[in-house]
Amino acid sequence: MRRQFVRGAETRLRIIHSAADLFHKQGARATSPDEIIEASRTGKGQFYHYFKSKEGLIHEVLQTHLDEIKRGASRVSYEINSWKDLEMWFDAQVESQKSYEMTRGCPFGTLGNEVTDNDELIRQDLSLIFEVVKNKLAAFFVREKAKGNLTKQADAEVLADFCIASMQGAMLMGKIKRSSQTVETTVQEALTHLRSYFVKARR
Amino acid sequence: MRRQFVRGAETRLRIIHSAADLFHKQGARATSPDEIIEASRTGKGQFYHYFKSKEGLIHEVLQTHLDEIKRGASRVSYEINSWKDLEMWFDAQVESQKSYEMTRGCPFGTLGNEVTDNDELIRQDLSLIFEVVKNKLAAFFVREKAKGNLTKQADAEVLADFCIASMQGAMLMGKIKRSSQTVETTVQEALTHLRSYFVKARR
Amino acid sequence: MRRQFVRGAETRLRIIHSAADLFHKQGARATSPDEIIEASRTGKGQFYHYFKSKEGLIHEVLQTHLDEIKRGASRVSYEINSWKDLEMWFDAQVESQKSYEMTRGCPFGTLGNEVTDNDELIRQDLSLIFEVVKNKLAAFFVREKAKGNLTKQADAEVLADFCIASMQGAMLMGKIKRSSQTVETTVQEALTHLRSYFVKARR
Amino acid sequence: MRRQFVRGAETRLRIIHSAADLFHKQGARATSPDEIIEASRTGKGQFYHYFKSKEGLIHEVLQTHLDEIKRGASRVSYEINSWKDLEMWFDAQVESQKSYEMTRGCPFGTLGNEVTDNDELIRQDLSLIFEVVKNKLAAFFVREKAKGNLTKQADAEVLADFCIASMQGAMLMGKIKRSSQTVETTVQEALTHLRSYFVKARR
DNA sequence: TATGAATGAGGCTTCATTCAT
DNA sequence: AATGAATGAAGCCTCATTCAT
Repeated sequence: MRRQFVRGAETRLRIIHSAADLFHKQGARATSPDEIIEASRTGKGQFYHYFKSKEGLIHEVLQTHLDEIKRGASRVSYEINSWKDLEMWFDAQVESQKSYEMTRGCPFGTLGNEVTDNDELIRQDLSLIFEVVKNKLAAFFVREKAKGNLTKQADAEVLADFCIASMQGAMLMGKIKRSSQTVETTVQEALTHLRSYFVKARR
Repeated sequence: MRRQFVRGAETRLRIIHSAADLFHKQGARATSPDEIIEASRTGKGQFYHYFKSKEGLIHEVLQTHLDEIKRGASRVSYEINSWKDLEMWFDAQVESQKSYEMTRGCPFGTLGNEVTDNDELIRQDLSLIFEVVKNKLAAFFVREKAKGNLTKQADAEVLADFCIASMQGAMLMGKIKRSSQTVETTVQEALTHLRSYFVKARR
Repeated sequence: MRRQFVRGAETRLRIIHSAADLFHKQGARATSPDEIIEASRTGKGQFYHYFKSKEGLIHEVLQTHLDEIKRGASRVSYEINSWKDLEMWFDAQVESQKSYEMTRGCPFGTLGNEVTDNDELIRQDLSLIFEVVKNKLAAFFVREKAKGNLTKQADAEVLADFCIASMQGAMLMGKIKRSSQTVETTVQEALTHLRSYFVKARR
Repeated sequence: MRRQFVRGAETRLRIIHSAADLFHKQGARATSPDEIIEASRTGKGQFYHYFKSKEGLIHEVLQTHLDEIKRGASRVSYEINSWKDLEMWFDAQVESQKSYEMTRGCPFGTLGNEVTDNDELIRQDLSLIFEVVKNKLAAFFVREKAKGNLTKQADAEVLADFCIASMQGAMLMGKIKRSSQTVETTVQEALTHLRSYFVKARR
């Protein structure tokens, strides 16, 4: 790792991380380049040196998130190999939200909510992220089914989508209410539902 | 001679309805007073004559929504008196979303996702709306339980929150994916879960 | 003339006149909205209230010029009814340039020289202005020819274009050299050439 | 071992040529160092290594042009030794303009048009270029006069200036109209005028 | 009630230049 | 010789709001 490489890369990452945090906190629309520049302690020029536009930065923030998910480097672990892991997947998100005192929702949901017809690129980035997450969840259900642990009615993809949607809705409600209660009960209901596909008899 | 009053009221309503539509379409942050003024065919002065600020307008738009919900005048019916009604509650929201070709989410979720620390008033408005909706849904579950149609484990408020959260999450995912598929399967899973509290034997 | 009408129109005209002067002095590219705003003693908002963009303002400045030419209200008179008038047409332009101490060229030529592929609208505006001027000059030559004052070889449109082009070239060279000498000798040559089509014998 | 020198010189020339082309196409004001850097496939550092500023580059571009004119290495030949050569001088410029589909004017006129009080250095460069061209044209007229081929009234310098000005005006009008017609007729008129000083009888 | 003129802060982006490696 | 990171001023434009008629 050469010094030269680091010099630029550091600034770029600082911008990405500051932006990711601000986007999570208040959405991309409410976050101005100036605010990101200040938070990342850079100059205006650097912003546009590393990113071709604010939209380009959002894109790269999402790429970074996606990369972390794929590499298993994100705060929430998306590698689900047991029911315990699945519970932890839900739980980690609730805990993350709580750590922000329920003032934030899911970083992806927050950005996804803002997309309009003019943000097609961003929409696709988000769609891809959710696709990857869904696949990770679905893979677990597929494996469980193969093991005979799930009933015939259980559709792995449908269940994966249900996990994501209920988590998204729960976090959104948590943010609006500034309370973790609904989030927690909703997650419990979701888990209860998922367990209903579980074949106890076979054990 | 109410003419004068009526004319004014009309302008005010035109602004509210135009604003409601634009907020639903693109969020409040992305909607400028100018855009609302143009859509409602008014002048700038009228905007600030009827509403003290953009935030004030958002507030009144939400009051109008709340009023419609309470009066049972909204597109989605919140009066749930049967399992059929509950299914229709879910379905009406899916259909509404489809009518916009999956480019919009829930009008309340959309606004709720945007709130930050500076929008406390709006957050409370939304919180109230969801509280009212929750109460309407919970009332149904309470009644069903009283009738002995729900198992002991069923908690009316928890189930009501679950309905709202899963619907919110489903619509958000539908908007991001521009597809109704996930929305529909998630709604089905939610309904399946709710039905699991139903005591068939007692019938 | 109502007060209300005047209130806005005055500002709008002040902006147009300030802009016209700055464009003439340094070109449109080198003139920022801020500079125009300051020169016209207005606020930023007014600029974009009256004009949809800087390009839109350039367009309106040119429309104003065109209007003045058509109405015969411009500094240079384009109504040519005699050789004397034609001489005055050349002369007025030279004098105008001298009044700026040879630091400016023709306002239209200055803008025309700046146009690129992205300024098609402006290019067409300028093209139209020169077309109108050409028609006024050509009309004179046509009439002279009808009177038998011009030789058969004289083509009214060609001569009109020659007048404009030589005047444009002269003013551009005058601006570059900061000297009126070339302008004056070139105008003399042009006039000499034009007179060569004059049929003295017929008089 | 000139290799190193040559490599550097190459970069420098690449920058000059890219800049010359962009200045011709869109003027110097509309051309940013970044654009030149990209077109010449160099880095930012090289730009300011070889040229102290953008203005310095414009200066060197003009020096290069001047040098080419002096060395007879430019696209348009400025060595006029016969009426045929003079016709070709006009014609070469028309053809050059046509080769750009009438989207460009004269490279010197384009830059000259942009000069303001802050560009005194550039103005002088251009003034010098036109002086050199004028001298080359005037030298021809002087020789013709010495040969007795021109009438007494013919003033070599005046005629040279007339050539330049009419050519400049013609090219400017050609660019504005995106048509070669006016350019061609104007050049014809100019030549007709010049020939009128020619003493046929003496031949 | 209604219109739209006026204001200035701020949003996104480009520019010209300098600096460090 | 070469690269590109860093800087901050400025350019064009939109925003939310207030004021005058």
